[in-house]
Amino acid sequence: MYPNLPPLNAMRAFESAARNVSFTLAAKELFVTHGAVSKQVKILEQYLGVSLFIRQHRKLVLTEEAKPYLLKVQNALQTINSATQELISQPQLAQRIAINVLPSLTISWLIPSLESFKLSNPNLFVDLSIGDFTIDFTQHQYDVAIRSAKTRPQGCNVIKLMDEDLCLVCSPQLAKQMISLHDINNMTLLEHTSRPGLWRYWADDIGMELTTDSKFGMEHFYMLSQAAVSSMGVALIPRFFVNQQLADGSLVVPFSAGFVSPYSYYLLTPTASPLPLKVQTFVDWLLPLFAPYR
Amino acid sequence: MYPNLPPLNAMRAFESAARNVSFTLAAKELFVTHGAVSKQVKILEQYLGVSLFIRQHRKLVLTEEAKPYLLKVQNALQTINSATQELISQPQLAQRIAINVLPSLTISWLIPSLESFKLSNPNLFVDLSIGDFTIDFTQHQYDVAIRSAKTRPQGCNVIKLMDEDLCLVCSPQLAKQMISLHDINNMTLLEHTSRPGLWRYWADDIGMELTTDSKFGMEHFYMLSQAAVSSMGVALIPRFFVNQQLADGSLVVPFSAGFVSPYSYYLLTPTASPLPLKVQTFVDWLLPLFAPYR
DNA sequence: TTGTAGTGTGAGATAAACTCACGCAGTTTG
DNA sequence: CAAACTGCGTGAGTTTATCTCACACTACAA
Repeated sequence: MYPNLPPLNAMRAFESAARNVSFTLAAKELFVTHGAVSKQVKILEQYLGVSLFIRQHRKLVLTEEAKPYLLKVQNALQTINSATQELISQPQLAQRIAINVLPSLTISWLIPSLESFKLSNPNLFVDLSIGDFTIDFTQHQYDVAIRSAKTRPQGCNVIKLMDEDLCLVCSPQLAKQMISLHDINNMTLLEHTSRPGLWRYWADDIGMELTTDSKFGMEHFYMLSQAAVSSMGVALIPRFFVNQQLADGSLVVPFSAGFVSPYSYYLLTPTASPLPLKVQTFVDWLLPLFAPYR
Repeated sequence: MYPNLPPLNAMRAFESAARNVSFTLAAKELFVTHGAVSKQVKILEQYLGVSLFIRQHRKLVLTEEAKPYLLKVQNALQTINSATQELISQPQLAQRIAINVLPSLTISWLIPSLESFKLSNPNLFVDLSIGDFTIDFTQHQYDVAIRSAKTRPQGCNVIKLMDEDLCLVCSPQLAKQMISLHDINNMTLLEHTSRPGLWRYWADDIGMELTTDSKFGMEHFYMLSQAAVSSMGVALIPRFFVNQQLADGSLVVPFSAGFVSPYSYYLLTPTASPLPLKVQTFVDWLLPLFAPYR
C-alpha cells in the first residue's frame, strides 16, 4: 500500500536534525545521544540511497534534495500530531487523570498552579488526591504520584523533581528578636511530626547545640508555614513550599543556615512505554515548573 | 515540537489493520504475525487512551473516533510515501542497481521480463551481469544476485524463489518417435556439463536404466533448450526456463517423469536492514513473478 | 459436535535502538 | 600557538522494543 515508506523512527530523527541543523540539538530534543541520531539518519540515507546532509566539519548543511523532502515530512508529522490532538480532545472522550501528591506540595504549590493546566487541557479531568503512603501502582489506580524519599524509588517510572532544600523561616517580627543563630534556643521550634529528627539533624549539620524544649508539632509542612506566619516560632521548611510567603514578605529567612536534606522529590508513574499521552501531557506541563530547582 | 506524536511504528500497524479491518490481513501485508499487529495496536490505544477498534469475536469494527483519525493518518503516510517517491525519482539522482544472475535464468526469463521493470522504474539504471560463481557481497559490489544451491546460502539476506522443477523436454517431432519411457535410450541425451550427474540422478529416481551412450554436453540450460527445439535430443530442463517453448509448442513434455531436484533458486542481497529502497523496489517487482512456482 | 477463522496473551527469542567511550578535525580561548 | 572545546562518526556492548511461538478463547459453519 505504501511501497516507499521509509523507517519512520529514522524519519523522526531526520526531521529533528534537519530542523535544528544539528544532530546534537536533535538528540536533546529526542532525549537520546547524538550517536543515536547520527545512526538513524545514516539508516535513512542508506535506505533512500540519497544523502540528506552534507557534513561540514562542525556543522551540517541540508542537501538540495533534502529541503523539499523535509517540508513534506514535516507536513506529514504535523498532520499526525494534530490529528492525535483532535482525537484525544473530543469532549465525549474526556479523560480522567488520577494524581496523588504529598499533602504540603498539594496545598502550597500544586493547587495554585493547576489552574493553568486545566486551561490548556480542558479535556483532561484532573482527579487530585492527597497522600504520603508508599505507592504501589499494581494496588493503586493512580496515573501519577509525587513522593519524597531518601533513595530513588523502585518498581515504576521515576523522574527526580528536586532535592529537598530546607531553609529556616519565621515571621519578620520574630526575626527581629534574633541577633545570632543561638537565639533560636529562645524560640519555639515548629516541628514536622513525621520528621521529628529534622531539627536535630539540622543542628548537627551546622555544629550547634539545641537547648530549647519549646516545640510545637504539626503533621504537614504547610501547617508549619502557616504557624510560622502567625509568629508561633521558627520552622525548617523546604524552600519550594514557602516561595510565595518569602516573596510577599510574610516569612523571612533569618539566617541562611539551610541545608539540603537527604530527601528528594520524585514523580512516579506506572511502568509503561511509551507513557500514555494524557500522562505525558501532565508531565510535560509539570517538569518545567521544577526546572529552577533541579 | 510534536508533543502528541504517537509511536510511529504502531501507527503503521493501526493504519494497515484499519484499512484491512483485520489484524490477520494487516499482519500479512506487513510480513509479521497477527500477534505483532495486535500488540502494536494495543500499544497505540494505551498511548492515546482511546479505543480504536471494537473487537467483535471474529471481526473488527473501527470505533467512531478512529474513523476520522484513520483518514488523517493515511493522508500523512501517503504524504511521506509520495515525497519519498519523488525524492528518489529525481533525474539527477538516478540510481544504479547492479544485478548478477545465473546465465540461463537471465537469457530465458529475466531479459524478456526486465522491460516492464524499466517502464515502471525509469529512474533506476539496471546494470545486469551474468554469473554463477559463489557470491560474496564483501567482495562483489552487487545489489542483488540470483543463484541456485542445494542448501540455503549463508552470510547474506536470502529469499527462496523456487525449487528446481526439472522436466523432460524434446521437440514435438522427436516426441512422436517415443512410445514408452525406454525409447529414451534411442535418443541423444542433451547434458548440462556443469551438472553431468543429472541424467543418472533422474534415471535412478524413476528406477530406469540408461543404456545410451549418445550424449551432447552444453554449458547452460538455455543452450540445452535451443538444442532440444532443434531436435538434437531430449533434455532435462527446469520447467521455469522452458515455459515459453512449452506454451508455443516448440517443445513438449513426452512423459511427465520430471522430478524436483535437490537444487533451489535463491535471491541474495547484502545484509542490511531495512533493504535499500532501490533494492526493495526490485525485489517487490521480482517476487510476484515467482509466486506461481513457490 | 467438530472444524475453522480470527483475536488475545505470556514467555522467550530476535532485532532494533541506544549508550558509552573514544577518535577526529576544525574552532575558540588563553 | 598549544590547549581546550565543540560537534560528528563509529565499534562494541547493552538495553529496549518488537516479533514469534504456542496456546487459549469464542463464535460461526459444516
